Amino acid sequence: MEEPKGLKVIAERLNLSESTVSRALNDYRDISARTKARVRDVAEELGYEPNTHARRLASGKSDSIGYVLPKQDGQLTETFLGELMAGMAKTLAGCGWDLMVLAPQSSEDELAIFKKIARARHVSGLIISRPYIDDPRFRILQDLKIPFVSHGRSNESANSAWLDVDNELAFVEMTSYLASLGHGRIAHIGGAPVYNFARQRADGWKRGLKDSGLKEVAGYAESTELSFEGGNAAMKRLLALGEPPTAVCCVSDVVAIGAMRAIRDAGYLPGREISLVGYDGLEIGSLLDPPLTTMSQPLQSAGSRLAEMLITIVEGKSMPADNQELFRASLVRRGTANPPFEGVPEGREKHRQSINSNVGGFES
Amino acid sequence: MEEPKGLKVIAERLNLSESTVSRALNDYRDISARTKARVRDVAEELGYEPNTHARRLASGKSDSIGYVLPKQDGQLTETFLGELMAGMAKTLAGCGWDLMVLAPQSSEDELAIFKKIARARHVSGLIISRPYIDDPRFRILQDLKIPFVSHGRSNESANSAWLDVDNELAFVEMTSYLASLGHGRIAHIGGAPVYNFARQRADGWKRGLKDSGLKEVAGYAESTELSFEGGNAAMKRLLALGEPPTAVCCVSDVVAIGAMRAIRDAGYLPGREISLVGYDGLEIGSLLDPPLTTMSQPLQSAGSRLAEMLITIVEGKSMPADNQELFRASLVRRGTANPPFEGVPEGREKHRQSINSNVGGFES
DNA sequence: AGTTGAACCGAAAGCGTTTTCGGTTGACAC
DNA sequence: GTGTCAACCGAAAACGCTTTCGGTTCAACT
Repeated sequence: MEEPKGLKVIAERLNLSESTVSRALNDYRDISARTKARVRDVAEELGYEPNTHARRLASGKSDSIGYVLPKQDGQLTETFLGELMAGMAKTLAGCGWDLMVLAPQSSEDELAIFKKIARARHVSGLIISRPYIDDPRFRILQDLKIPFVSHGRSNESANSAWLDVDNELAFVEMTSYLASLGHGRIAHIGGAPVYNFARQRADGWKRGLKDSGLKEVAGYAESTELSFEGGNAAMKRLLALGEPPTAVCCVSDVVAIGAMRAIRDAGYLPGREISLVGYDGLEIGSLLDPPLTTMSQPLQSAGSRLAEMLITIVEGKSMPADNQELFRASLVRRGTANPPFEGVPEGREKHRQSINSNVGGFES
Repeated sequence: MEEPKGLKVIAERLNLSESTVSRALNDYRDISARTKARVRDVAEELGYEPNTHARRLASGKSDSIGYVLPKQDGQLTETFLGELMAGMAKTLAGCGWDLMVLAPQSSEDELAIFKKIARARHVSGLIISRPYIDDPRFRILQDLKIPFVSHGRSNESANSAWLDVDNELAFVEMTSYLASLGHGRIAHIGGAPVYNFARQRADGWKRGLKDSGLKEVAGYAESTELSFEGGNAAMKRLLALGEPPTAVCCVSDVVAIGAMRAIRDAGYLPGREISLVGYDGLEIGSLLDPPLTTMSQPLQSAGSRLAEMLITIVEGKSMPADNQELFRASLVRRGTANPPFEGVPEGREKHRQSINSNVGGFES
């Protein structure tokens, strides 16, 4: 049963040459429609599937791209990775392309991977994620002439392709929303200032304050790592200020949830004494008590779009700089953003008691 | 600067033939150590990187495997996907292998992908995940002679390679733990009974009951989808029973969190009137109030191990049936599992008031 | 009748490796 | 001096496809 596969058998069956069969299958226009049909029929019948390696070797194209996983500082528990990669894989599969996963261990490792790709060329483009404000990868990839698109912008991304969410606008809206509710003392818990998205969000907060005629209070610009503990610690620092904020913009839902914990532990209720808005639109936020108000970004399509952009670039159909797209986040109103609390002390006291009688507490 | 690459230049530089260079680099033992060293030096110096496609075409091996993403029923927000894939990619990269992502849209699509792989052979093995109790993929892949290992067992997996967590044991432990705290009425909120892990966990719960000398009360075996809403609805049904349980084993943390919500909404406190244990070890559980007791499974190494197993199988170094490994989950004690509540009514009343005064509520 | 030019198709040269099969050395034994 | 056996290396044939370059045919214009 070891029937030889390949173009050859199709060619013999039809008394055609292999080259004709190849061109017929690839829809060259110097093959007659009739021949194409005959070839396709036989190919179908035999269940022919071209040998990927041979095709790639002969054509010099690799029909595949790589996705560089974010470097692992700690755990890689991004909830959106699945959807993002599914989006990429789907659109790529639609064009017959493959998606490879690259998991650099360190910056040096990442560089080594880039260099190897530049030589071996077994993937023809890369998607990178979570860029730094000043991210050397942009220049490196350009120097190595590896086509790429980044998920997120950077200082170095002016001439390269990217897809990003308008983080700044999102935080302007978030801040203005809190201001419109009547808040005058709005703080910000941001992320590590190496990441560009963290800077963008901080900038948005500042602009939002200005747009609403508010001033930036000293100590209101917190910064922390993107974790529960980070948000918790930052919120504690804000609460320790002489005049704590009445509302806080958080760089992520995870940070916001940590902050909620700190608010609770201080005897306040998130959304009452202190309003809170997160970012990411995590489903879990809706389960909290009270449910977390947040900004959600379109993820389902992002992966798909990233892949599309990279393909057109690799195929030379468009320039990197012409592939820059800004998505927009949208406010999800839930329970943690409300008008400032006009304190009826008893309510607060009652709550404090209830909290203290709870079983368990915060584990850091 | 368009220097021609390839074995050729190395061969010319050393006055050797291409074949000798190739064998030297691949460490054939009919090449003298001296020659090998010379070849390696020049290769290093020139930054030689073999052409993957040519190599794969000539050798007939593909040095790459595919990971089949779970089919998307709803959102693909598994938090572990990132770590799992990172684990795979790392160990694969260590052997010079590639990891490709496959995202089937439907069962038919998945079958088409399998068939294509069986012909084109451009990946030499697959890792599949989240198998059903009766999962046709096992037989299909065996028929197509595609090497694979599954993340999770199935009824069909007796002769194939798999890596799984001992779900049953985990739920036996979970149940026994609750029993040892003094609970006599322990319920279970399980997942859709098509998934094998859901069945294993349900079985574990039943065995745990028996081991502790408890009986399975009618209506205590709930089943729902793996979401907040699912857990919430299931818990509501349990609460509506004539004699509600005092403790509940939940198939996942997400379901448990939904259940907590229902418990709260009914005026009880999770971990006091009703104890609760989840499964997955999600970090967010530790941030809840009270923090969620759960079982955590080792994920960091699972991806890595899956890849290792598949490689040895693909290379014919071991049989699929000899690659079956069971990991073990471990209990993470936090705040939601405690001895049964000896009700002091006032505490409960006070809590109910506090809840009702909260801003916001549960969004379904 | 000669020219032009589509429209189709075949021959053949790659693409950059791997791998088989001999062939050439030199050492060592008889 | 013949034979033998390692130890090394080169020639050449794959691997299965793409793509260039002509070549043939036939219709349609001059």
